[in-house]
Amino acid sequence: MERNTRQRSAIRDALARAERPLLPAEVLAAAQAEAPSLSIATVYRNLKSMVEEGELHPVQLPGENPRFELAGHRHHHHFQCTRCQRVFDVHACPGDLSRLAPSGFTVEDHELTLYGRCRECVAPA
Amino acid sequence: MERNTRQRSAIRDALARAERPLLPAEVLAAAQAEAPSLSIATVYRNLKSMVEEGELHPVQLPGENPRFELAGHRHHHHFQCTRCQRVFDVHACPGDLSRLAPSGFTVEDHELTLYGRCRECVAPA
DNA sequence: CCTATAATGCAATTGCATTCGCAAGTAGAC
DNA sequence: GTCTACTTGCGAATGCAATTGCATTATAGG
Repeated sequence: MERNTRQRSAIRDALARAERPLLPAEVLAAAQAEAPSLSIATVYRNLKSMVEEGELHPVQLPGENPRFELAGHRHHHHFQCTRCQRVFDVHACPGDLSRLAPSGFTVEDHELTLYGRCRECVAPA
Repeated sequence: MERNTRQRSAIRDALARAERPLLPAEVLAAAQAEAPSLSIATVYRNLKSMVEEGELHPVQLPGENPRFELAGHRHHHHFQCTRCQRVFDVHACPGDLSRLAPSGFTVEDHELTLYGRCRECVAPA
């Protein structure tokens, strides 16, 4: 995985345009606008190598399959809309949470997911 | 699923003893102390019905299979040890996080997972 | 422009958690 | 104690995301 193929660019562009973490199936759909013959196997192959190369970050939410977003964001969290299920970035962070852990435990990191209505789903059509 | 079988009690007791969310396989191992012939299919069947009856709550952590804990705890979060992978309850909560969401989004709920070393893994043998 | 070889598309396959079919076992009402 | 519907144990079967084999296509160095 090192050649710059039309498919690979389409995948990268799709993720850049979305500005939110996408599921492999969403990547496929979005990237087919640019590379119509794109197949899901190629999506998986490229997502995998792009993660290995540090170009993408996997995003794991509770009970959800992995989504992917372009690397380069610093520490942040995610918001999942309870209506459309889409996931958005949240660039804020509650900060140090060590104090929440039981005594004797050391905290190294944390993951936070907010749930609610996204801008488009607050007032459903 | 309404009879009080030895297997069902063993599962309930195992979860009560653990005092932390368990994977189906962990439930199986722990409950076999009380019901040696217990099978994984029965564990799944009972976990499912106990969740439906509100006796258990499923616990979903990012990238993990569902774990289960006895219901009755109020709002709380979880801590996963990065060494032993076990999950523990965190009875604290950072509180209202609506302010973290992008403007136009409404927050209804949140999930927080802390990662680090549990008491037993802070100073590995 | 040519060529070697990485990448793709497709369909088949894998891996694995979870569920199901069915014969045998058992809780609990009478 | 008897009876019967609910449960269990077992192995087979599912469901589904992700991966793979292979023939074909296409990138990029020369």
